[in-house]
Amino acid sequence: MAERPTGIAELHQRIPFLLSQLGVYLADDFVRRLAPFGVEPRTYAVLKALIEDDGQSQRQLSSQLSIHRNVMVAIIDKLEDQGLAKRMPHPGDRRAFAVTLTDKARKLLPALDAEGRAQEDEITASLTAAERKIVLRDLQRMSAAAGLIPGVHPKLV
Amino acid sequence: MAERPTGIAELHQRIPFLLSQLGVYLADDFVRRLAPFGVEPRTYAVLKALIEDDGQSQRQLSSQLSIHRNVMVAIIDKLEDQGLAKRMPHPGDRRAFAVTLTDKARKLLPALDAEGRAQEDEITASLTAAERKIVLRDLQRMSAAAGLIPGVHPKLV
DNA sequence: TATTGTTATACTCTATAACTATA
DNA sequence: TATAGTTATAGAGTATAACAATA
Repeated sequence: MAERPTGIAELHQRIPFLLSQLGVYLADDFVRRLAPFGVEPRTYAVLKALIEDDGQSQRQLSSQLSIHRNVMVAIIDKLEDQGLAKRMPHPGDRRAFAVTLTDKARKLLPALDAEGRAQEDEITASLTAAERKIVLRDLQRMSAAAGLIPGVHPKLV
Repeated sequence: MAERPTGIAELHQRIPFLLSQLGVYLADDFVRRLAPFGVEPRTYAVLKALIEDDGQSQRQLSSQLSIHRNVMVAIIDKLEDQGLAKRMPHPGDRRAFAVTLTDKARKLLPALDAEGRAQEDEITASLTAAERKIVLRDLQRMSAAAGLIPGVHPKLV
C-alpha cells in the first residue's frame, strides 16, 4: 500500500509547491535569457506594454504593470540610455512624459518574444501539444482563481 | 481568424509566465498562511526535513535544502527560540549540533501540512480531481525537465 | 589542512517620504 | 488641493569573507 510521504518529499506532491519551485526557476532562467540583450524582465514588460499602446505616461505604465512609479523612473532611464525608448512631451499634460518606443526597440522585441517561446518549448518538451494546451488552460484557470490580472506579474524580477 | 496577442496579453498565453506569476502569488500566500503559527516557509522546510530524519547537523540540513549554512544559523536560532527544535550535542562530531525536534514541533507540523493542502484545494478548486492529477503529473515532469530537485525550493521565501 | 558553526561587513532591493512643476 | 515625475533615505535580505573550535 502507498505510504503518504512525510518529509520534504511530500512537497513534490503539492501543486502550489511545484508551481512556486518552477516559477522561481523560470524567472531566474528568463533573466539569464534576456541578459545578452541587455534587457531585464521588467524592462521587457514595459516594452510590451508600449508596443500595444505607445506614448503612455509613466503613471499609466505604473498602474498597468503594478510597478511603483518611483521604480518606473529607473526603468525608463535605462530604456532611454539603451536607446529603446524616449521621453517625449505629453500632449495635454506638461507634467507627464509620453514614453515612446524607438525603431531599435521595435526591431528588438521579436527576439525577446522568441526567448519566451523558446523557454516554453524547452520546459514543456516532455509534454505533447495536446497536453500543453490543457496545462495552459488549467494554469489560466488557477491564475483567475487567485485573482491575478492576465499578463501582470506580481513581482517583476 | 485569431489574432496573436502582441502586448502583455501575450504573456497570459505563455506557460512559463503563468508558472512564475502563480508561483510568486502562492509563495506569498503561503507566507501569510504560516504566519499565524509563527512559522516561515524555510523554517517549515527545516521541520519537514527533521521529521523524516531527526538529529541532522546544520551542515546536513544546509546541503539537503540548498540553504547556505550562514543562513541556517538564524533559522535554527529561531526554531530554538520558539521551542520547536533543540541543538543537542552531535554524537561523533563535537563541532556539530544534532538539531532535534521537540514534541511541540511534532504536534505543530500536521497543522502546517494542512495549510499546504488547503492552499492546494483552493487554487485547484476549478479543476476536477482527474484534471488535478494530470496537472500534478505534468508539473512534476516540468520540474524534472528543469533539473530541479524534488521537494527542494530554489529560493525559500 | 579541512570542516562546523558563527559573526561581521558590504551590497542589492524595496518601501517610504518628501520635493518640483504642473494641473 | 491633487497629481506626474523625481530624488533621498532607511530597512530588509543576500552574499562574501573571516574567525574559533574541532576533525
